[in-house]
Amino acid sequence: MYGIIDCDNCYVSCERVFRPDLNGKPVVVLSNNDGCVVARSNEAKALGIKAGMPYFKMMQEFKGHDIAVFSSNYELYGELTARVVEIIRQEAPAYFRYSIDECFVYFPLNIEHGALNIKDSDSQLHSTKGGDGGGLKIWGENLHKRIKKSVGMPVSIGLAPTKTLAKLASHFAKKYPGYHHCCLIDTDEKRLKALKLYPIEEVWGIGRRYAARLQALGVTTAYDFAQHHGSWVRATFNNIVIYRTWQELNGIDAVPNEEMAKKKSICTSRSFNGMLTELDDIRTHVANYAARCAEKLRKQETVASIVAVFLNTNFFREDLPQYWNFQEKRLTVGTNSTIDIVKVATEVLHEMYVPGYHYKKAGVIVMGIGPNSPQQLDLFDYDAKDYDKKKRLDAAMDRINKVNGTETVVLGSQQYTKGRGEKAEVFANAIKHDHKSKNPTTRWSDIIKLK
DNA sequence: TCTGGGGTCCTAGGACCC
DNA sequence: TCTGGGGTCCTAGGACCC
Repeated sequence: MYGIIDCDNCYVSCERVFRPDLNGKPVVVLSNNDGCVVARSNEAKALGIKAGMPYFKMMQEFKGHDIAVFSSNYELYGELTARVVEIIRQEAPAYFRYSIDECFVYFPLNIEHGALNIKDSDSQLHSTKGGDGGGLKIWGENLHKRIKKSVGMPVSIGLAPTKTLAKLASHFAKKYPGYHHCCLIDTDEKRLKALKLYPIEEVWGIGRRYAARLQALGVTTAYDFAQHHGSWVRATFNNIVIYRTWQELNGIDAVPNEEMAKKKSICTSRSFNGMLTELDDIRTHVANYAARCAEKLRKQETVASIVAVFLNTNFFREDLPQYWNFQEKRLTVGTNSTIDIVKVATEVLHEMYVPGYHYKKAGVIVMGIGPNSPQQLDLFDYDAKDYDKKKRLDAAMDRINKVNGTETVVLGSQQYTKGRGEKAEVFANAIKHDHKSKNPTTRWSDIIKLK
C-alpha cells in the first residue's frame, strides 16, 4: 500500500502558521519578482483567482476584495515542510519525498480477501478484518492530527495500492470533510466508485495534451480510461508512460519509486526586476546564478562538466525586438568550484550577448554531473595546488554562509554596484518582493516576541 | 509598468563501434 | 536481382510533474 501526504495550499498554509488571523480569509502567494499567483487559499480559489494569474491582473480584477498577498519566502517554506517530512519519517515504515509539498509513504502490506495483512511487525499499524482497512485509516487521521498540532500545517492523505490511486484518494480527502483529511481505497468497490467521480484531466500523469486526446476519444473520467483494454491504450498512444498510468488506475503498481537522490542537471534562473540592456548588469546576475549552481553541486557532492547559459528578452513585449540564445561550454575536468563555474558562465555570456536588446531573463544550467570523488582529472592540465585551494575556499564560504546567513561572503563579481559611493547590493535584493514575510524559524532577528 | 522556476522520462534517429 | 548482425552513445523533441 502507498500513501501520499500532501500539504494543503502549501505556501499559503506556511504563511498562516505565523499569521493565524488570516485563517478563513483569502490569501495568495506570488512567484519571484511578485509576478504571478502561485498559491491560493480556498477562499481565494472561491473568489475565482486562477493559478498562474499575473499579480497586476489580479489586482485589477479583484479590486476592493480584502486579499492578503505574500511574496514567496522559500526559506520559510523549506523549513516548515522539512518539519512535516521529519514527522512522516518517524511515523511511516518507508517514505520518499516527491516535491516540496508532497511525500509518499509505503507500507509492505498485502491485500488478500479484502483484509490487510500486516507483514511489518515494527509498524504501528494493526491488522484489520473485513476489508475496511481501519488500521490504516486511523493511522492517516492520527498523522494529520500530529502534523497539524506540531507544525501547524494542514495535510491531506490518500492511501491506496498504487501511487496514482493514492494521489486520487488524497483529492477526495481534501474535498470532503467527512473523510477527516484521510481517504483510503482498499477495495475494488471503493476504487471503481472513486474512478467514476474523477475527471480524466486530473489524473496524475495525464497532462493537457493527453487529456485532450482522450476526451476526443470519448474518455472523460478515470473510470472510462481504466475500462479500456491495455492493448487499446498501447495501440492508441504507443507510449509506456501513459500505459503505466492505466495499470496503476487498475490497481497494478507500475510507476517506479525512485527518489531522485542526485540531480542530473541543475538550473538557476530568474527574471530580472525590469529589463536590462548593459552587459555589466546582466553579468552580475549570471555570476550569481552560476554561484548558486556551484553551491547546489557541492551540496549534493557532485561536479559538472558542462556549463550552459541562456538569455532572452521579454516575450510579452511585442513592441520590442526579440532575442533568445542558449550556449554551453564543455570542460575537460568536472568542477563544483564557484570561481570556475562563475568564470565559465561569464565567458559564455560574453559570447552570446548582443547589445541593443532589452533583456528580461537569464539562467545558468550545469550538466554532465558526476560524483566529486573519485574524480577524473586532466592528465596534461592539472594544477593540484590550485584545485585544493579552491576546494578549501569553497568549503569556507559554504560554512560562513550557512552559519551567518546566505550571501554573507560572495565573489566580487556577484555584487551589484548601484553607483559611485553607494553600497553594493546582493542577489536576494535584486528580486522584487514587496510583500515578503519574516523568517522566525531561521533568523534570530526575526524571532517572534511574546508579550 | 507589472507575466515564475525548477525538474524527469521516453523515443526516434543518427553516428559510431566491432 | 541480391547487400549482416550485433551493439553504444548522443541529441532533439515531446510529454509529464511540482
